[in-house]
Amino acid sequence: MAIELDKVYQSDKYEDEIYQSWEQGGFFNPDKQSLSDSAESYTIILPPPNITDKLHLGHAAMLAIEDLFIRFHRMNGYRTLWLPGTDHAAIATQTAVEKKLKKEQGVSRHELGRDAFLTEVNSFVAVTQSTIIGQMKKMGASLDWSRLAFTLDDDRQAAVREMFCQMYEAGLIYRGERVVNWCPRCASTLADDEVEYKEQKAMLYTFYYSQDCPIAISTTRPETKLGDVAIAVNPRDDRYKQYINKDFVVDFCGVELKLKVIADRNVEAEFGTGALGVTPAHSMVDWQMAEAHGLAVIKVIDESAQIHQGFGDYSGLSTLEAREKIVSQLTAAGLMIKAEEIDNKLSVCYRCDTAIEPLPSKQWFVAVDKATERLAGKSLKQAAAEVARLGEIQFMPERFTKRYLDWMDNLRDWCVSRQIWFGHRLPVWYKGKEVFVGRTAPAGEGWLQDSDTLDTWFSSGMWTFSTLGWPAAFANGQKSGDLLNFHPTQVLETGYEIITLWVSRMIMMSLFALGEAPFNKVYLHGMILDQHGKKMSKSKGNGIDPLDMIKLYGTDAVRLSLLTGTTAGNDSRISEDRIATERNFVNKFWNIARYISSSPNFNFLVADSDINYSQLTLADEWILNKLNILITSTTEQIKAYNFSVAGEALKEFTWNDLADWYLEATKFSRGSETDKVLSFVLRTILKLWHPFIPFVTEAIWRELSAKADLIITAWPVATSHNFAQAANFELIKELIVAIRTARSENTIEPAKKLNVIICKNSNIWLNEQVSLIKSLRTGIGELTITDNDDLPADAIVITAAGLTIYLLGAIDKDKEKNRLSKEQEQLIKQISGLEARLASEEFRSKAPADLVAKQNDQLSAAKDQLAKNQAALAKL
RNA sequence: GGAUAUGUAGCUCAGUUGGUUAGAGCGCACCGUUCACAUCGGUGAGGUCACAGGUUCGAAUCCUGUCAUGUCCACCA
Repeated sequence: MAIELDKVYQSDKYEDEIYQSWEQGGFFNPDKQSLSDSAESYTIILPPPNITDKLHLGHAAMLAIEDLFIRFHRMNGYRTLWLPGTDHAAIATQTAVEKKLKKEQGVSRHELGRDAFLTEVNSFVAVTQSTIIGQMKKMGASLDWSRLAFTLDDDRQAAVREMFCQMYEAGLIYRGERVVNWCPRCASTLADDEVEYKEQKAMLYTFYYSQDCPIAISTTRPETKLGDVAIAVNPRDDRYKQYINKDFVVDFCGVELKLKVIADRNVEAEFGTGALGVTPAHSMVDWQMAEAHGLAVIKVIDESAQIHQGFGDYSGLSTLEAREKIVSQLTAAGLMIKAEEIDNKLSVCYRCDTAIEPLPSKQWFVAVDKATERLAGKSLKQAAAEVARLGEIQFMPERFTKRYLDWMDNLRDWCVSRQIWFGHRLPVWYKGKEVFVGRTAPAGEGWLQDSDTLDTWFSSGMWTFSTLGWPAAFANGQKSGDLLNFHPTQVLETGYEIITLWVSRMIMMSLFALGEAPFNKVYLHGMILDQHGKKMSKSKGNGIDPLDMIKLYGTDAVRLSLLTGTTAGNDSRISEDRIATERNFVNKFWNIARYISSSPNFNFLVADSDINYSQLTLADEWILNKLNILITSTTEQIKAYNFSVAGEALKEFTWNDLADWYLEATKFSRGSETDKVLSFVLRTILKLWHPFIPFVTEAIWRELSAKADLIITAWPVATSHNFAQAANFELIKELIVAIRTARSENTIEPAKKLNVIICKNSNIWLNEQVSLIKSLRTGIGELTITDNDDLPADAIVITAAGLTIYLLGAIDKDKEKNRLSKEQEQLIKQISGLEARLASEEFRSKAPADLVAKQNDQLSAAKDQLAKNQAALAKL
C-alpha cells in the first residue's frame, strides 16, 4: 500500500523523539541486548570532554566517528559498549570558576576558603555537565548512560586512591625534590606540557663573575647567578679545555661562589662566550647537569619570585630588582663585557601567561624508569614502549607510533602533585616528619592530609578501567564483571594532539594495574579547522557551534559533513556550506524513500527471498548487482576504519545509481518484481547508512514499517547470486548518455524533438528498453531501430555501446564538425601513444599480460572509432 | 635544531601495493525537465599532480634534493 511522507525531511520533528525511544528501549546498553554468550565485545570508552565548556565541532566529530563504529558493530552482533563520561580538568576548571567568581562576586578563592570554593566549583560542574550530556544526545550518540562516569565522582576517587597506594607500595611513587615549572601567580607547579613559550626581546648580559675568574659567561638572568655552582663548557671547545675540572672561588657581587668547571655536551660553543653558568636550582638543564656531576643545589628564588634568605642585601628583592642591582654592580666593577638585546623565548603558564620560575620543590613523582615486579622487571616506560613496538597497540595512521615512541623514550619522572584545590586530593598524611600513604586516613591524632591534588591526567590515565569497575572487579589478578567483558577496549578514538598527554598515560597505568594494554587500536582524528584552514577559537570568532548547525540543518547533515572528506590523522576544514550540502543529500534520501513508498504496490516487509530472480528487468539486475557490491565494500571499508571512503561510495550509489538511474528507469520500464526490488534496495541502504545518519534512516524505517528499531537490525550480507544481465544495462546507460551528450553539444531548437535511428547489431535489444531510452530525459521524438545501414546522409552519427546512432533534427552542423574534429585529434593522440607503447619490446615483455591485451583491444577500438569519426566528418 | 605531515581543477579534498586519456563535491557555462526532491537531471570548460633530478618499458604514486605551509618535540643559558 502507498504511504505518504512529508515533502521535505523535517529533522526536528523526529530527532529528539527517536533518541528518547532508543534510550528507553535500552539499545545503548549491552546488558539489555539479547546476545549469544559467544558474542565478541566491542568497546569504546569515550574520551571524556572537559567540563569547562560546551562542546565544539571537534567533539562533534569525535562523537560522530565513534558512534559510527559503535552502531556498525552493534548491527553486526557484537556486545557493544560505548561508555560516556566527563573530565574534571582540574586546573582548567579551577581557573574558569576563579574567573567567574572574580567577575560575578569579586572574591578570590583564598577569600572563600577551600571548602566554600569547592562547593562553588561543584555547582558549576553540575550545570556544565548536564549541558554537555544534552549536547551528546543531540548528536545522536548511542552512549550507555547507565554507566555514565565522571573522573572525580566517588567511584573514581576510590580508584585513584587505590592506584596511588599500589604504585607507592610498588615503589613507583616517591616524594622528591626537583626543579619544577612553578607559576608564581597560580602558586602551582605545571607539567612540562602545560608550559608555553612566548617570543620576546631580552637582554643578554656577558660578564665575568669576578676579577679572579678567567671565564666569562652570558645570561639573561643575572640574579640567578647567585646560586651558581659550576661553569659548563663544551668538551670540544679548545678555548676552555685547560680549565676543565678546575675549581674557582669567586666573590660575585658580594656573595661567595664555589665554581667548578665542567664539560657537558649540551653546551653550545657558539652561544655567547661558549661558557654557561650552572644554576641547578633554577634551570631544568642545569639541574640535570648538577645531577650528572654531583653538584650542590642552591636555592636563590622562592615561591613568590623573590630572592631567598641568606643572600645579604639581595634577600627579599624581586627577581627584577635583584637583576638591576647586580647589573649595575658588575658594570661599576668593570666586569660587564656587553649587554645586547636578543630574541628569547620566555616560558609562561598556559593558563595565566605568567612567567614560569623553575624552582626546586618537594613534589610527588611517578618513577617511569624504575623496574618493577608488577611489570615483569620492566619499568613503566619500557613496558609502555614495548606494547607499541610489538604491535599490541596499533596507531592509525601508523606514523604516530614513532611520535609516541620518541616521546616515551625521552620521558622523565612524572610530577603528579599540583598545588590546586579542585581535583583528587593526595592520599598522603603528615605528622611532623612522619609520612603516611593509605586508602583512608591514618588512626591517631595530629595527622594532616596533603593539601595538594593530583595531576588531572592521573585520573584520566585510569579511564579505561576505572570506568569498568576497577579495583573491585579485579581481585587476585582475575577480572570480573564489566572489566572482564569489556577490557581491553577495542579502539581509542581521539585527537593526535593528546597522544603524549593522555594516550601514553593510559597505556602505562593499564599495564601497571591490569597487566594488559587498555586498547588495541588508537584511531587518531585530525583537527577541525574553519574554511580557511585556521583553528576555530572563540577569540577569533570563527567557531561554528554544532548545536546551531543541528538546529538549522539537522544532526545527520552535521554528522555527514564531519564523517566524509576526512582521513585519519589529517586536519579537515568545515564550513556551513558543507553542512548545507549534506542536508541536501539527507533530503534527497528522504525523497527517495518517499518516491518508493508512494507506489500502490509498496510493501516494505518484503523478504530477500520473495524476489524472483528470473523475472528481473535489466535495470533490476543492474541495481541489485550494484547493491551487492556496495554491501561488501561498505562492510570492508568500515572494518578498516576507512569510513570516509565508505560514505562516499554509499553516496555515489544512493544519488547516482539509485536515484538518477534506477528510479528514473522504473518510471518507464517496470517489471513484475520491480516493486519488491525497490523495497529491498531501500531497506538495505537504510541499514548501510544508519551508522552515518542514524536519525533520518530510523525515521524512514519507522514511517514505513510497523516494526521499529533499525538501530538493532542485523547488518546486510551480500548474496552470491550472479547478476549476469547487469552489464547490459550499462550499455543502455552508455547509449542514453551518448544521446544526451550529443543533444547538449549541438544547438537544437528548444521545442524540437530529436528523431533517432539506432542501427541494431546486438542481441541485448529488448523492446521494453526502447521506451526507456525514449523517455529517460533524452528529448527523443521518434526512435527507430533498424538493421538497415542505408541511412540518411544528413544525420549526425554517434556510436555508443557498440551501436551506431543516427540523430536527425535541427542540429548545428558546424558545431558537430567542430566536435568531431576535436574528437579526431584526441583519438589520433591516443592511437599514436598506444601504438608506441605496444611497439616497445620491453613493454610487451615486462608489463603484465592482461594490461597488454587490454591496451591492444583499446587500440583497435580507437581505430574503429577514428574510422567512424572520419566517415561522419566526410558526410557533413 | 630534530621529527612528521601536507602541496593535485577557482574553492574543499579523494587517488589502496607504480599501469589506459588523473577523479569527486561546491562554484561557473550551456542544454533538458517540472512527473519523489527548499528543485532535479545531463553536458562542458579548468590541472606542466609545488619545483629539479633519478630509478623504471611506464611515476601524482618509489628515491634524492630544493621551496612553501602546518603541527609536534627539544633548546635558547
